[in-house]
Amino acid sequence: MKKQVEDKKTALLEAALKLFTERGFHGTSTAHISKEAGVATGTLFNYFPTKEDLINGLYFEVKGELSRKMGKDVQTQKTYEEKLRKMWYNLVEWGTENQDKFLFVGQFCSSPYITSHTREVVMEEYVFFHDLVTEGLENGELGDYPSEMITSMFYQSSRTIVDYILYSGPQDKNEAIENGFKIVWGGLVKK
Amino acid sequence: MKKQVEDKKTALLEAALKLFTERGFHGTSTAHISKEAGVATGTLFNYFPTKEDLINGLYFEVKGELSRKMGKDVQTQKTYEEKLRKMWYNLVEWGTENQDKFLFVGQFCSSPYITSHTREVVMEEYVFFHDLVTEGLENGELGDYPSEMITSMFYQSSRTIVDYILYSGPQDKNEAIENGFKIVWGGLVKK
DNA sequence: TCTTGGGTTGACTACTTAGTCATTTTATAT
DNA sequence: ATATAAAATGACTAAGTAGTCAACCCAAGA
Repeated sequence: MKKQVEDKKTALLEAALKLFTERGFHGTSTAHISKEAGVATGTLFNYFPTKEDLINGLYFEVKGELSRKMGKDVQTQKTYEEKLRKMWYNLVEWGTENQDKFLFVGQFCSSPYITSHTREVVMEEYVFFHDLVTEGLENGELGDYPSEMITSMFYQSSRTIVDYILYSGPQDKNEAIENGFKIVWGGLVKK
Repeated sequence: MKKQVEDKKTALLEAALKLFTERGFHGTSTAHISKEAGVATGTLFNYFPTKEDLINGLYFEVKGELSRKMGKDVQTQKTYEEKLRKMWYNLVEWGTENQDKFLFVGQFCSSPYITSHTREVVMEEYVFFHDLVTEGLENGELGDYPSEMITSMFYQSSRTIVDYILYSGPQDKNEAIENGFKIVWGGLVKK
């Protein structure tokens, strides 16, 4: 029975992802989510005791996936610039290929429905990113800016480029990604 | 009696601004807004026929204020870099000094509650920004990137720095603004 | 003083919401 | 086949929701 259980839970999370990004948290009723997922209202509350638990579960899943994809093959790159470029491509490609999840993270990263506990647990998965920036500062590859400023600028810039690719009509996606990286690297690198 | 009319309308917009940023659009009831504004439920619907009209009115007001502040004293600067720097300071200072409005714009700029009509009318106020970027591309000050990419990166980076200043604990605000500009200018300038 | 009329009020309605729970269905073990 | 318990159901409830409207208030002019 384990398989079906996971099926329904996954269906609920997918339905919630779609509807939350389209209509917001309060704009989406639990009845709507369960209908979209093809289950009964009561079933939703078997898996997620409250609506808030559902959105926190979803945030946890999506952010976890992003952190795993973000760090993929980064450490095997030869130069520091190559490491950052790899991470940049991972971020932007994930965003453009997972539009729903990308929008969801953007809408809910600073929303009051995500509890501070969820936020903290998720944050722990991004330590490697902060470490990479610290490494760049210590070996003089990056300019003398606070590490928090660098991580924010890098991450938010990747979001800007994803938005640009998704909404600025058809164009060469790889060129847009590479141009975005040139801008960010040009801004952060030690001169 | 005109004065009182404006008082109530302003009170409603201010209450809505505060509550929308705290609890979202659907999370904030019209009863809650009117109570916060100190008026009766019915009064809200005298000024804004529907709840959607209220949020569109608010978006229009706030974005209008931002566009006016953004362009202030920009054209009187001598060099192109000084013009961009002036605009950067205007943006970041407005954001840090008007936290509610800053958060509101961030939350609702891509939300479905803002009608395409409101969006279009607001967009017209930002033509001068696009013109300034085009000027920079034509006279070779900026790198060869699509103008839409440049405007997005510039604007979103200013939002990133405002966030950084608001949430990364106490630090020298002017230093943070200047560091942010160094990063952005370093990334966008022609090399 | 009395009338006029726009601004204001809040009880009200028809509808939607998150969450419950007695009942039914389903999968497995014997 | 039968027994067992976990999983699924959807009608239900109590608490909101956006928006309405008949009644009320009050400043200004006659």
